[in-house]
Amino acid sequence: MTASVFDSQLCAAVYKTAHAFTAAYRRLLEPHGLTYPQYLVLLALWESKSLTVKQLGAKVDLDSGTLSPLLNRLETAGHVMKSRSTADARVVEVTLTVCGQRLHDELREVPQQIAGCAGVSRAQAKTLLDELHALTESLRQAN
Amino acid sequence: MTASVFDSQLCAAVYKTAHAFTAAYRRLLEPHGLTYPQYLVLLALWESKSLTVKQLGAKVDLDSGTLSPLLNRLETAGHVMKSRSTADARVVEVTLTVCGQRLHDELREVPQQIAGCAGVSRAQAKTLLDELHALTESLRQAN
DNA sequence: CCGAACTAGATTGTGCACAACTAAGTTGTG
DNA sequence: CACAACTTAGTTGTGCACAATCTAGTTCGG
Repeated sequence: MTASVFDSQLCAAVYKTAHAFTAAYRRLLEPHGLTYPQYLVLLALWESKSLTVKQLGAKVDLDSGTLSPLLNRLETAGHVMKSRSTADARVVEVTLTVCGQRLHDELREVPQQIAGCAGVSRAQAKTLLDELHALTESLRQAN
Repeated sequence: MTASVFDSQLCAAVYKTAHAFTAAYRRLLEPHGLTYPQYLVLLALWESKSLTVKQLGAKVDLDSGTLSPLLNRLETAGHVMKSRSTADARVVEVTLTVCGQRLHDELREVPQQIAGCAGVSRAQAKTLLDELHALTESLRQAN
């Protein structure tokens, strides 16, 4: 295995795993009209009920260029509402609608279903998580 | 750690690592006007000189909907040429131009630089690769 | 030989990723 | 207070991902 092949395989492998994951999610989420990034945003809101756009971006690691249109789609779909903060008019609060809260129940099974598809034990997942976190940190610091 | 958090963290971790990787590549490739998927296509061509669109798609795991416009951009940039096969007029052969071959030399350092950014040993990389391959396979078969 | 089934590639439409920029609002300092 | 610096969201433009569809070309059965 040459150095050239080694690294490109690692990046490509991460790349393909990410696609395989989102494909698995897609199969479960599409019937509800959701994409994986939209699901991530809803996950964050199911925990907190209401978050600013900036807080959401920090949680799901997306910038406003991605988040703004995504939130518009969630709003059009009736899952969230946006409102300007009265305390600071720059801030936009994102809140779940009743419809968006109901999705929490409808999608309650998703995590277990994905875990089943992934077919890894809790311990394996933990190991993998640690390795991926370390790798991500190295890559970010080098940049 | 609840089941809900566990799985979404694994997917999100893979997701973020993939982004961190492409960001690292971007820094190296952008000065040459290339994106990471374009670099992958060139990697395949540097190995084989000439490939059909279908063969390329199989190698880099992209469908024609992604590959067609990507190849058009590589062609506009002068890195590749496309030509209809005479044997089978449905088939399009993609070939490196002299300019595209020259890029191979200009980007010779990239793999080592990325490996440096990633900061993982050969052995760690091997372990991670195996785990990711297994995970990807599980996810694909479940779909 | 003719037409159905199949194949290769391109196209269309939706959504995400991200850099660069803009607009509006807030804050801190002279 | 005035104004520069900063912050929050949104917008624009380019490129990738992918499902669905289309076109042109090939192959195979009758």
